[in-house]
Parts: sequence; structure tokens; C-alpha cells
Amino acid sequence: MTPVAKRKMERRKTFNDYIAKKQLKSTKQRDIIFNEFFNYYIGRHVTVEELYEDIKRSNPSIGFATVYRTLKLFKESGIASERNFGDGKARYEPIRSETEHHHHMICTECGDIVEFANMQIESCLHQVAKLNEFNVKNHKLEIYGLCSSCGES
Amino acid sequence: MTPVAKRKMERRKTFNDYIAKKQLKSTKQRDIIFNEFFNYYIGRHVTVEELYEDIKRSNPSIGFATVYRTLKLFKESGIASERNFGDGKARYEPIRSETEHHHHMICTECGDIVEFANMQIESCLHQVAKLNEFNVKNHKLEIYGLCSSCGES
DNA sequence: TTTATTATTGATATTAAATATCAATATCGT
DNA sequence: ACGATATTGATATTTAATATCAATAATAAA
Repeated sequence: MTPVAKRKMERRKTFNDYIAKKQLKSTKQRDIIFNEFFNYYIGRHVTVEELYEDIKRSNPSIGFATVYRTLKLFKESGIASERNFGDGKARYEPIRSETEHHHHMICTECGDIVEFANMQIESCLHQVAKLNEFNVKNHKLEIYGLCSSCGES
Repeated sequence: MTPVAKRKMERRKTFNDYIAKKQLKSTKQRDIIFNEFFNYYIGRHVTVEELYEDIKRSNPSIGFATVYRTLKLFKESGIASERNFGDGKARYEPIRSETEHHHHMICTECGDIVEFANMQIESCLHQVAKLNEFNVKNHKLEIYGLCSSCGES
């Protein structure tokens, strides 16, 4: 099995476990949204509206509210994360790995988002938290500026 | 002159310069809001609503829209920054120094916000940006978790 | 398998923050 | 003081997020 396929199964299991734990139900709609989101949005940052419009094409009967609620569910179950890049719309992204935390550089000109990971930043940050006796649950680093295409630099 | 007083004057100058450059006008209201914001909200993170409620007590005639627009103006002129800690409300904070960038640890239990600065993180981050030919204009790092009072740790 | 229970769905309504509108007014250069 | 232009404050509008609820679907129990 490829690593991608393996990751996919893990996510599915995490989600199913969450569903079971919270005594929720698995539904057709959740399956459809799950597949669309995790097949086509790895490494992307989709708004509820965007995903809804996408899914509507193949499944016109699925409502906005269901997409909205399902993305929240993904987040709660820990398989997706919610981001906010300052345009007032929440964006969701599939979590690829529990261990490697990544961050974002957002071009304020073209809106392009490039991701990066940096071990040193991670370790500094946990060190700072430890010093302040702060129990880290989550963190986000966003760099705003001009990407290589847009920047004069 | 104390360093604080000096910083205050610098901010005022920056703001006045911005007003001049953009051919805007200085008004009573802007003065009042400037003073309230920079006298009482250093190191704090105030919402438009909160600042409006505060100012209304001493100046009942000032409208919400004016406070809203003035805070945006402070941000545009570079003397305040806008933050968003995930509760759906924008918060404004006076910028204390152009050079020393600071970040936030937000307690998800009690809402307490503790600030920190870390040279190493700053340098890593600029290094990453340079590698990606990304021209940094701004950046923010937020750590979410439990503070020393709320955390079981 | 049928029934009972409970969660989900989709349409729509509501809320809340951000922002736009506009007539009356204040500011500022001449 | 005058005229041009920006600002103000009240209110309206927009937009994203979230709540509501009757109809329906999923699961557990009989």
C-alpha cells in the first residue's frame, strides 16, 4: 500500500472512531464530503462555500449546511484544521501528518499560499511555552508579504 | 523625556505624516481616540466594540463608525496592528516598537493572552522566507493552549 | 425484519461583525 | 471668510457563521 493510501485509511479510521465515540452516525453525505475533501484538497485551503460549490456539481442534493457541519466535524475529529488568512472566511485543510506541523506564507498581492515546515521554529516555540508553563495544544505561524512572482525584491 | 513619552511622540508623528501624505484631515474625534487607545491600551488587545464603549463614557457623541474607521486608520498608518484570535472579532493593539516583533500565547480556557518575543524564531522565519524568495511584510505566531493557571500540565 | 429511538439533513431564518451609504458638518488651503 | 473636500454619526447593507426545525435516514433493540 502506498503511503498516501495508508494515510487515507488512517484518517478514515480516526474519523470513524470519533463518530463512534460521540455516538454519531455515518451517512452518505459524510462519505461523499469526506472523499471529495481528502481526494482533492490535500495541500489546499478550501472555504465552506468553495467545497459546497464543488460538491454540488456531482451531488446537487447536498446542502450547504451539511458541508459546513461536516467540515466542522472533520476539524473536531482532528483530521482537518481550520485556518484564517484574514479575508474573513474560514478555510479548511486536510491534516497530512500528526507530527509535522507546517505553516504558511501568504502573498498579499496574488493570494498564493506557500507552505513550509521548520523544526527549529517548532523547538523554539515549545521552549518558550515551557518557560511560561504554557501547555501547547495548537499553534500557527503566518507570514504575510509578496511572493517571488509579485515581490519587487 | 522618558522612553514611553518619546515613543508616544513618534507614533503621533507617524500618524500625522500619514494623514498629510494621504491628504486626510485631523479631527477632534481622531485625537480623542488616539489618546484613549495609546494611553490605555498598550499591551492590550481591544475590539472595536470595547473601545467604542470605553470612549462613549467620556465622549458620548462619538459614533461607533468613527471608532471603527479610526482604528483601521491606525493600522494603515502602521501604529497599530490588527489581530484575530479566533473568536470572530478583530482586535487592535498599539505597536510598541518597529523592531521588536512579539507574539501571543492564548489560553483557550480563560482567554488570557500572554505575549512573548523570541529573536531566534524571528531569524529562522526570515531565513525561511529568504530561501523562498518571499518578501516579508508582516507575520504572526499564535500559540493556543492552557495557561499555567488553567493547565493541568 | 420491523419498530423505536436518535441523529442528520436541507431549507431557511437568525445573529453578529464588518463595511457601505449619505446628508450634515468640520477642516484646511487660499 | 470662502470654497473644496474629508469626516462624522446614524443607519442600512452585506456577509459569514450559526441556529432552527420538520422531514428523513441510520442504528439498536425487539
